[in-house]
Amino acid sequence: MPDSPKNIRKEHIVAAAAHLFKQKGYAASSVRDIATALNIEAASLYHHIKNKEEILEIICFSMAAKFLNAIAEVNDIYFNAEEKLRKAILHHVEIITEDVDKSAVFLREWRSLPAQSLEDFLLLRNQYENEFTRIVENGMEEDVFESVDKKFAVLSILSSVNWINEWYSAEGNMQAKDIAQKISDFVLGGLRKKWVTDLHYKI
Amino acid sequence: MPDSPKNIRKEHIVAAAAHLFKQKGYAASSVRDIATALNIEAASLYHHIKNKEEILEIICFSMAAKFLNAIAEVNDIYFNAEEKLRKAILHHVEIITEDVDKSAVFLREWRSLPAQSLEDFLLLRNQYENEFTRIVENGMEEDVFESVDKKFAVLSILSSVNWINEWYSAEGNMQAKDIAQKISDFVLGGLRKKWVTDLHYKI
DNA sequence: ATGTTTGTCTAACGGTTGTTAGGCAAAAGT
DNA sequence: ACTTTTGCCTAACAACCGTTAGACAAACAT
Repeated sequence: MPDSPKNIRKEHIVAAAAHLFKQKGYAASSVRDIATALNIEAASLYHHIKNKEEILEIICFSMAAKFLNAIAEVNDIYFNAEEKLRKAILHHVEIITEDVDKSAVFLREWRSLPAQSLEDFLLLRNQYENEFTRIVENGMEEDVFESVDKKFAVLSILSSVNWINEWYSAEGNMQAKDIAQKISDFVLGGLRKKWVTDLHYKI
Repeated sequence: MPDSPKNIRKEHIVAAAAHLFKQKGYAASSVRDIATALNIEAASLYHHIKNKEEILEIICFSMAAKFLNAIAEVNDIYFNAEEKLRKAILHHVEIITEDVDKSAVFLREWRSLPAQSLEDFLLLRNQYENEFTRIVENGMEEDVFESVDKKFAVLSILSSVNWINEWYSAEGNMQAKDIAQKISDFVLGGLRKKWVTDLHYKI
């Protein structure tokens, strides 16, 4: 069912739309633009989708699910706070680099969601942010992170990883793993207590 | 001349437009929306502005000028790299909190600029980023910053300070100074070499 | 007092928007 | 072989878009 030819076609439509939405924004991309990208007429799209808003909803909520699944997994499997944070950052970077178009829509275009969807979406987004905050809290309890302002730390981390979407290109020779490590090093350099650092260096 | 009644009216129009552009985005905000916010008819706007695009250009380029002036001043006055970075972050935060509407447009809606303006805009944006990079380089030369990947450090810093625009509200009790300090502390904790930190703590 | 500038108005334009109705050929199901 | 479903098409819709033309009253300058 999820891979039926009908759904494959729909996925093509969503992908083409995401590509346009990233370039010109949701509001500036017309239904005719999307159709043209697929070499069909605008009216033909309505055999597959309910309306333009549905496309935006599919993109935003499928991406939200990816991010939430990834961080739930991290919290289930790993125990050490630093390890958790590094894995969470890695998964986040992987999701973004895997599909920069949909990621861009998830990050920027959710504002155009209809009122009800917008509300649901923001709840999910908050949930994800809270999972990150919990990891930072863990680290402070374990006494391996500085007790900095949690909110600022989490917002700084998330803004840094999200910014990747602005400059990352699949043609470049940087892989998600490399990017995640550089960001983690930078971020953890700021979070990790000095004596922990010293231990690492001296042992 | 710059404060003539004509320009004051134009500034009101630009401010009302910025407020709408932040909420709904440039493309989704109609000229009629802007006029309604000012209690006039759409056609009346054209006595003050050339077209809709001109409003976007005014906002984007006036904000770019503010940012560039601020960092030029920092590079002129201060010498110590850490001091420079702290002041640059402070000014950046001040400019954003001073006018969240125009800042949001500067940060998000520049994509809708007409081709020629877009080109000019991106040059200015790169120039600003380069000034930040120079400060980080200075810090490395002075040996007070870790020799991390410059590009990542600067992008992380800028994305963190820009993200303020997403959650800052003038009604909250946080001032630009407080925000800038927390971000600087977090960022510098990651940049500053450990022995410098130790000196600070031990003297 | 007279002429000019300023800021708004109404009305209208050509073009684009998202969406629907209905038809038609190819493919799939029986 | 016949029926149904699928995926597209053309044509059209009402609404809205940015923008222009031209009128008119108030404010200002002389």
